[in-house]
Amino acid sequence: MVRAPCCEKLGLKKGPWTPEEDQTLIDYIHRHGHGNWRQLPKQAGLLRCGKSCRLRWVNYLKPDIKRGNFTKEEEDIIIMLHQTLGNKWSVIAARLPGRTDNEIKNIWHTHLKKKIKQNQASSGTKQCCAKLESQHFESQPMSSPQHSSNTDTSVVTGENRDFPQADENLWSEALPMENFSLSSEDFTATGIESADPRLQFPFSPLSNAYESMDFWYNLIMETGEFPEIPDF
DNA sequence: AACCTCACCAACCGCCTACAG
DNA sequence: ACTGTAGGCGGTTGGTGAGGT
Repeated sequence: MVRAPCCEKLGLKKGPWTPEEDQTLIDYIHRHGHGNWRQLPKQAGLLRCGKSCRLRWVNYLKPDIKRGNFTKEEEDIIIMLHQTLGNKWSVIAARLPGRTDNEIKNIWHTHLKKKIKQNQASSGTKQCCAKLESQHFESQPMSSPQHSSNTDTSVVTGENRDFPQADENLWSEALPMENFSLSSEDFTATGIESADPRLQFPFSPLSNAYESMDFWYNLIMETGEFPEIPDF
């Protein structure tokens, strides 16, 4: 099969987007939706290829994009998911509303990979969880956070959550990757599986990131292990 | 002050998949 | 069933700024 060229190279602009281009794209999408991406730049009067427009919109201009630093919880989720899913950035991004696959990919390559390397030589998960429990969990029992929408920005910022406050280095110390996996027997032995329907299929496309964050947090607290994440 | 190195991240590229015709 | 197109994904690149020498 002969591939169609992604875009007509001649006459189309490349490189960083200007604020004017951004505004043009935003205005057009607000009025008409994006429709056909390849037609969009022509119709909107942009000298960009459709792919570039889509990328700019998806990764930067979409109103629900969350900017700013990743929270500890977000980083932990990325690390745990990556351990099982590998470089499935879009799947990982789907668990973190407001975060894009590109952003997650970047944070992985620039921060998390290093963090894991650094922590491979440090103490194991059980030690960490014991530390967490002894220092925080018993004195600050966690209540079930109320949530209803994955568009709530507190989902990813951690605002208004009842997580016990961990030490600055606690979670980063908790991440020697070889200690993450929980055998299926161990998982079953926790008894959690039958207690909550969410837990039987924690990463189904139907469960949102907020639920998943709660799920993982609770599971780690209950088992003292980072569990193996099942495929779906 | 000038230069160098490194980290960060937006954007591009090429490939794959889904789907319409 | 086959072909072509569009959308989406992951890998990679290159511009920029911060920090160090």
